[in-house]
Amino acid sequence: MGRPPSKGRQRIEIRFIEDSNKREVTFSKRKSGLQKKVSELSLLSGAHVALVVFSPGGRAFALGTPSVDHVLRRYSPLPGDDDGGGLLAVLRRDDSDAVNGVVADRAEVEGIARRTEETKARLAVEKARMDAVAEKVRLATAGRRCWWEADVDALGEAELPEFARALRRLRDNVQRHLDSILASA
Amino acid sequence: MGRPPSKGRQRIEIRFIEDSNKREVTFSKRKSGLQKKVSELSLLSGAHVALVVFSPGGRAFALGTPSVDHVLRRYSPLPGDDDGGGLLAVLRRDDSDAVNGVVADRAEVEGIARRTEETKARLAVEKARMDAVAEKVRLATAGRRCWWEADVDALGEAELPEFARALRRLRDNVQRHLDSILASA
DNA sequence: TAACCTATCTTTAGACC
DNA sequence: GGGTCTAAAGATAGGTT
Repeated sequence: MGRPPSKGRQRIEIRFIEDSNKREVTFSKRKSGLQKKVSELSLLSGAHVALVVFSPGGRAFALGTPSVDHVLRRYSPLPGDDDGGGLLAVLRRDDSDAVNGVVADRAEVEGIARRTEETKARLAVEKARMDAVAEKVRLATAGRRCWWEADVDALGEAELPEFARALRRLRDNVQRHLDSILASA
Repeated sequence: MGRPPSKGRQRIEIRFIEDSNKREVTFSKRKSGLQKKVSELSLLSGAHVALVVFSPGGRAFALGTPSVDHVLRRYSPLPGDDDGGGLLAVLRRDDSDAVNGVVADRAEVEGIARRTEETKARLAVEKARMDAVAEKVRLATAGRRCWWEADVDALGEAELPEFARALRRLRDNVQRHLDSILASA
């Protein structure tokens, strides 16, 4: 008869689910949802889509239109490709990977910045920080034909805000230039 | 002042959208949603996921955790690699089933096939265009330490919109990455 | 073009089988 | 593992700017 009323869908944080049971259930539900969305996208727009998923348990699932093989064979990154890249790699809790060195660098620089916060040295720190970012970005863009193919995910948490700021500045420059061209036309 | 009230989300049938404008808009929105879902799935469950999408216009988008290449290599071992098990077989069976579901409407599939040649041509044009822009940008950034110091004024009216678009894409990537880092912090 | 808005539709967290 | 139910969270169609 009267089952206690459900509280309905609850909000959860988008982060690794520690409980393996919940994790499995969520994976299963969301994988299904994803597959449905993929087939809907290809039906609605005629787009070719491939989705490959390895479950936490190592099982593989794949889905593609017109076929996974077809799409994957077609896939070879071109300039202008939008590659979000590996989001997870940087998020590992004990990041003992390449990010570590730069994170240390950043902490060091920030320490200096704090101590000299009210002095003129602040400018120098800012510059050092930018230089560190520049080096990181140089690495992320190495071997790529265009800098906008930068492997954003190779950038650590430290560099990203600075990276984003630089992008904003450049975009504003472009905008200004566009405006002046339009004004003179 | 008073904007006529939105009728809110309307129900639509899941089939090919004839109107190319609506199709583009829907593709764009749903692709974004899909990418978000993919990153959420991998964050929540630690699953490895790869998504490859070719837009109706022939542009490629890809997203993967820990990286597209990583997942795709895992999915289809390079020639010479020994699969060693039924992995590929399982994948292909799954793929066929999925395709069968999607292929249900033969008209849509034929429509897709008809557009294939057209799409290839557009891909080539797109690539040529981006290459031209890339060359201009390379010249504009030559001799500078950081690409964000690019001499925007050296870019012509033709390149700037493309340049701006590339910036926006990169910015969105950065934003997405920042979000996932924040979510895990 | 793409970003924003809002009402509505769709997905899904949690609990139970 | 799969399926059910509920209600709240989230995605998004259509429209405006």
